[in-house]
Amino acid sequence: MAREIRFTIDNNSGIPYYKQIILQVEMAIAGDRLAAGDQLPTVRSLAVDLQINPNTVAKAYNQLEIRGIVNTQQGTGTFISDREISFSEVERERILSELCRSTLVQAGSYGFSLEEIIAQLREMGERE
Amino acid sequence: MAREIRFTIDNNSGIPYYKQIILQVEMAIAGDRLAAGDQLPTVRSLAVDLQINPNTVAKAYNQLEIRGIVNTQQGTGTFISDREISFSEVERERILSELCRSTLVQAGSYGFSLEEIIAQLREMGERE
Amino acid sequence: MAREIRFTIDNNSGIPYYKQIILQVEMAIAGDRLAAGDQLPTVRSLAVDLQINPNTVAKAYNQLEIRGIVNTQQGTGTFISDREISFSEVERERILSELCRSTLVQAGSYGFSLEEIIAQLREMGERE
Amino acid sequence: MAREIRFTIDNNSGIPYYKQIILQVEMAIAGDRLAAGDQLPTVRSLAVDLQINPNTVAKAYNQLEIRGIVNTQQGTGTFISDREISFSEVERERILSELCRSTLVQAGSYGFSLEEIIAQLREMGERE
DNA sequence: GTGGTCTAGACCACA
DNA sequence: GTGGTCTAGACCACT
Repeated sequence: MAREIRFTIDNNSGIPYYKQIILQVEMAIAGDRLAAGDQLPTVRSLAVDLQINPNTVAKAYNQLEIRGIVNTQQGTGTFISDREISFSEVERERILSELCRSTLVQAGSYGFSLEEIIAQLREMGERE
Repeated sequence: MAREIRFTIDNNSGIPYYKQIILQVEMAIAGDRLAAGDQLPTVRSLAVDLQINPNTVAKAYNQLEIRGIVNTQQGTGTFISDREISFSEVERERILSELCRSTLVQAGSYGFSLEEIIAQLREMGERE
Repeated sequence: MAREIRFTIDNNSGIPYYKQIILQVEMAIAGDRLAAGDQLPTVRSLAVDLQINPNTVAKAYNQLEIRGIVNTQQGTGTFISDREISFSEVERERILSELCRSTLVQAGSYGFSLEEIIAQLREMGERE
Repeated sequence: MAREIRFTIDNNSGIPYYKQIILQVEMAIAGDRLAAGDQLPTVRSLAVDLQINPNTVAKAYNQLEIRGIVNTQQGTGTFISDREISFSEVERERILSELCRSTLVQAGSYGFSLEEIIAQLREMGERE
């Protein structure tokens, strides 16, 4: 059960380090490479690994915790939360709806059609 | 020739306002919804329209001018430059792909399936 | 509409500074001394006021934003969120239930009876 | 004379485990549910019971001993000290008051009314 | 001017 | 050993 993922930092993407870490954890969970109970690397070890400041790692873990994605116990470590990401159906609807709204607004503002978006999503989604 | 595009600002996308404007102009050119000679709204009117700070609009126009994409004529307005600019299909693809990737990652991290997303997009898209 | 609250920091309470700030904002909202749209002091000015590090204030504001309590716009400031703290009824039930559970567990472990708790709550609640 | 109390750990209260144990012992004494000579569970058994690290229990007992509240006899166990300790009614009031204050503030920040809280507490408390 | 990110490093609290 | 808090200060991005 003790899976591990390899983190990487892209210096030039313009995306803040802490957000890159959050994204990688989220993607790992989405892709089943991490699951409830798995331990994340310690703040310090990941910081050394990525050659960044421990505070930056801590910030990422912190935000993951606030979102309920991980569970951190002082003195023990940081773990993927076991709480069935317990969104009520209503909450789930809200999140899905907001996500799609944002996608549509952006797509529209760039001149992409609904079908273009869906085709692209299908292509990317099925490639996994 | 005097085409117009409708600008929109997405508060929650995390993309800075001025970049959203730039992107929308660029994509409109790439999608042939704007062409050389077309006039952009004035800084003031667009600012009022989008309910954002005029400085922000000015910054966007500024950068568009620096990149040679638009042409500001004092006292007359801002126009799409007639200099040949090529927003290649590749660039368009890149943006579409980036948008979809982001949508998928977020969706995945919340446990939404590809089909759920597409269904929701269809529903919202067709309602308009 | 531009109300203001006075922040104070208690050095000896053992409660982290940033949590004290969060609490004060929450209490101010609960007590109607702050409402949607009101601006919080800037990070820097509050830091000077309280004689603490700006990062500490920023951390508090950050967490308030994540919880949806405030709304921060780069370059503009931090404002009380206008989003009707939009918890679905289900979510609301869950929060209330968790809060009461925690209160009861603690009360029980300290030997307080249900009636003692309720009496104390009544006394404190009505004093406001 | 050999009374026993049931310890509980609240994962979400934010109060460190060892402090929760200390508080429960103190409050049991204040509430006359423990008295001089009563034996506490062994470090190991309590740790197993609460599913926490034995070091954490040991730390709690240690601090209780330092404060003169308990008395550890090598090879025999840990007992409530016979030294007169007064957890005055005032102290008890203070803790009750603190607990209620915390509950009220949180409730208020989520928009729950006093009556909602009390109703929920009654419902949950009487179900037990 | 505003907030956001990151660093380097200290000290504390917890298990 | 773990994570949490705070500082002092730099630099960037946005309005």
